Amino acid sequence: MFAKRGYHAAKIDEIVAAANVARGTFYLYFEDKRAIFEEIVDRAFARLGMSFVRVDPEDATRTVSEQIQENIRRIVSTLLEDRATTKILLSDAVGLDPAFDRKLLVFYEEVGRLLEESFADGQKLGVVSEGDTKMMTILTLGALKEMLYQVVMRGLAMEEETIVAEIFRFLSKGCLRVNDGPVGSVTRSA
Amino acid sequence: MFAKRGYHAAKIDEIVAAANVARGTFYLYFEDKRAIFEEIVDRAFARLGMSFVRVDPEDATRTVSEQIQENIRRIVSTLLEDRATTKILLSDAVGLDPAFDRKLLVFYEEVGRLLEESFADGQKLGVVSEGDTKMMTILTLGALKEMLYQVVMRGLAMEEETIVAEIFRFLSKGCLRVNDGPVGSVTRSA
DNA sequence: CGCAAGCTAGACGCGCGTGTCAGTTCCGGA
DNA sequence: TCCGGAACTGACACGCGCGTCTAGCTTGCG
Repeated sequence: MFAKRGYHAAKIDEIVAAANVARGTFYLYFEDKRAIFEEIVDRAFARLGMSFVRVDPEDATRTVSEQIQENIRRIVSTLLEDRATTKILLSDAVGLDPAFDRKLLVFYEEVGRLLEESFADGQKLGVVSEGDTKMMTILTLGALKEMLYQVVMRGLAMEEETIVAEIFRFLSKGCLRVNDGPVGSVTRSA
Repeated sequence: MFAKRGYHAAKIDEIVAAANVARGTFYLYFEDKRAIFEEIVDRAFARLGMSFVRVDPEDATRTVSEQIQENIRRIVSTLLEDRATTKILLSDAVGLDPAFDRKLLVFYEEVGRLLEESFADGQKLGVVSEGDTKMMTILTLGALKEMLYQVVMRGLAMEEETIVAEIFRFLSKGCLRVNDGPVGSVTRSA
């Protein structure tokens, strides 16, 4: 119901009706409306948190590239598995109330930190381009988020594998081919 | 108030207090709460719509690259000019109600179509890489959106010019340097 | 057969925030 | 100075949805 109607529009009556349960029963299991919502989000975070696997450049069995794609695949897969919950994460949970926002923030920063460290490691190994890793993190997460948003919220039909491939391509090569790189920060190593 | 507290949390009493106006006066100028919100969003869209300028490859005075950066700069600048309104666009307006969502959708698709056409044009000119332009559009908008989200919603301190530069860099080169391009669609032209 | 635990149905009070409206103030022209 | 309309005010009624509660039903088990 939260996914379908949004947090505020989802009435308790609708929730219990959908669950085939009486109003009173609901309150035996959840403190209040907020509580059930919070539980949904907490569980989603827990599941999502397990999708990340740190890239190991020493791993002989799979290249860094493969490991990165593996990660993207796992994340995309987890989020597309339960689309209703993903909808909730992507839109209902945002801006609900300050306490909740902090919860989202904390998770987001956790993910951000992990990704940023990975980028920094990658730079040392030469598998990540020069530049502000914080920025890369933001832009990468944004691209990923929007992709999932379009698929989940707007029903963009797209093979999971295609999504993974295109995201990887975008991260690898960008999309523009205008190589008069003026941006101020010219290619540092030449 | 909408930016500060969110649509639902912003009470009419708070709005009129902030405007130094009585409750009744408010209702002389706006049908209801929704109406004032809609007006804010409509105006923002109108302003934002004017920031886009189609890239002209024939233009002798500025390169395609410059024109693209010019566009990014204009958009970023417009959105950072009035941060409160940008907050509203980025978070409050989403998922409010079906009718409103359609409005956002329409604008988003407008922008998306424009960008996608530009990418397609760019591919013919060789200034945009091969690949699904729809996907590029989504990923690009997502990256841009997230960047602005971080700056506006979370107060990420960052020079406007730096933001523009980093976004352009990201679009141009991506961030990964793992050139064993396996993604399935191997580099088509070799 | 009876008891306990879990559930149902739904009535109800309560708080809250919206939108209204009768009344007041302001102001410009005669 | 006075009048009339326009602008504004703020107390109030109303609706709505949450969370509670009671009386009664079902099920499982000794």
